[in-house]
Amino acid sequence: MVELSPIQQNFIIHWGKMGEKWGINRTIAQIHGLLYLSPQALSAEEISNTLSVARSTVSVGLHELKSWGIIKVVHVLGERTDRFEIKGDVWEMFRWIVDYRKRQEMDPTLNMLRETVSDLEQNQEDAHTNDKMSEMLDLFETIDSLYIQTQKVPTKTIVRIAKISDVINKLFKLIPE
Amino acid sequence: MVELSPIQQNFIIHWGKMGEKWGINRTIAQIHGLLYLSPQALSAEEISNTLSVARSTVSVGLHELKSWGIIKVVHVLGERTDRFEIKGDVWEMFRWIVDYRKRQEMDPTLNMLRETVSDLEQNQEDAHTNDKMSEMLDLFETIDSLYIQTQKVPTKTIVRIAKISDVINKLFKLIPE
DNA sequence: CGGTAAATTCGGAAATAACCGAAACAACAA
DNA sequence: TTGTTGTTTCGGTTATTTCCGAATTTACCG
Repeated sequence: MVELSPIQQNFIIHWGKMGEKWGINRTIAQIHGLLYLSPQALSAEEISNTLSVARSTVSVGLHELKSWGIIKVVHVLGERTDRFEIKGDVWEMFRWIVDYRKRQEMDPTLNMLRETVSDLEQNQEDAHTNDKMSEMLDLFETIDSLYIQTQKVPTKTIVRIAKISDVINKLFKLIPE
Repeated sequence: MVELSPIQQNFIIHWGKMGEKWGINRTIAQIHGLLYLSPQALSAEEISNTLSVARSTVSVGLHELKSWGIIKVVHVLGERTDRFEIKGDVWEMFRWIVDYRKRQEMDPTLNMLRETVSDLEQNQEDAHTNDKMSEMLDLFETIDSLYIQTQKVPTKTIVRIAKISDVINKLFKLIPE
């Protein structure tokens, strides 16, 4: 893949834009989009040419994507260059991204809230601050707990259930008041 | 609230940092954090002083927060200045934020994918691109559907259910294979 | 109407992030 | 060891975002 069709270009550009809104570097999102579309593993050089970004930028981007756990390095026998491809299917990918972001963006705040609320038990502040901190901690703890529970469920189970029509309603009706 | 205690400062600083990681302007996140902690509605002027940011920056920030639907303007009888406070409880707030971000960050991509896949039916591309686009559309459609279903459930129902221990597992066991 | 106080807009400065390309480094073959 | 090929690091430049404060607009009073 060196030349991209207009449809492929369009996808990669949108993917980059979406990444930006998510607080992800546009170029990194584009690299990701390109690898997603590519039928075979690509070298950093090919990515650099296809997207017209510096070789070094691609290197940094690939490093980042590796840290999210969503791409893997593959080697072709007799070749020296690293090649990269997307790991798993889109559902796995989605879960890995959520997981990475949860670790980066939620866990530090959860820890801060735990420490703060624990501090407040010793060292009393005004009642209102106390309440607000506890309320927020409760929110974060609950979301965290739901997430950890969900994490244990195999992807295919989630996919299967997600495709049942009106599934949320059905599930909630099964829980007694 | 003009003077902040160290604990309050710490919360607001962390809240700002978390916002940044979420792709939200740090100052806006701080304004939000301040309003969250404040026992009473604050004027833009007070926010400006407390956080040491320009009055105009506060104005823009409040505008943004209003567009998310998570703060409201309140008026004190005989006062001319607008005062602002957080709307609803943390759960409602969380849902509004998710909703806003879903509209901004997911819906445009969903639309792009729908158009692209529809285009591909007419104007055939290679099979691999076809598959990949369809696969990604399927992911987005399913998440969208789950989200829309969830949206219809009242917050208090969700909170009640979320607090049942091991609830996900229990729910999934209730669905037949 | 003015007059006044608050709110917003907007151009440009300041801070931050992204990016390039040269240089350093690593792996390997001859 | 030395040359070759491929990768990463890093300093400096460019692009983007954020922020300030002056100017403008809006709201409301007498």
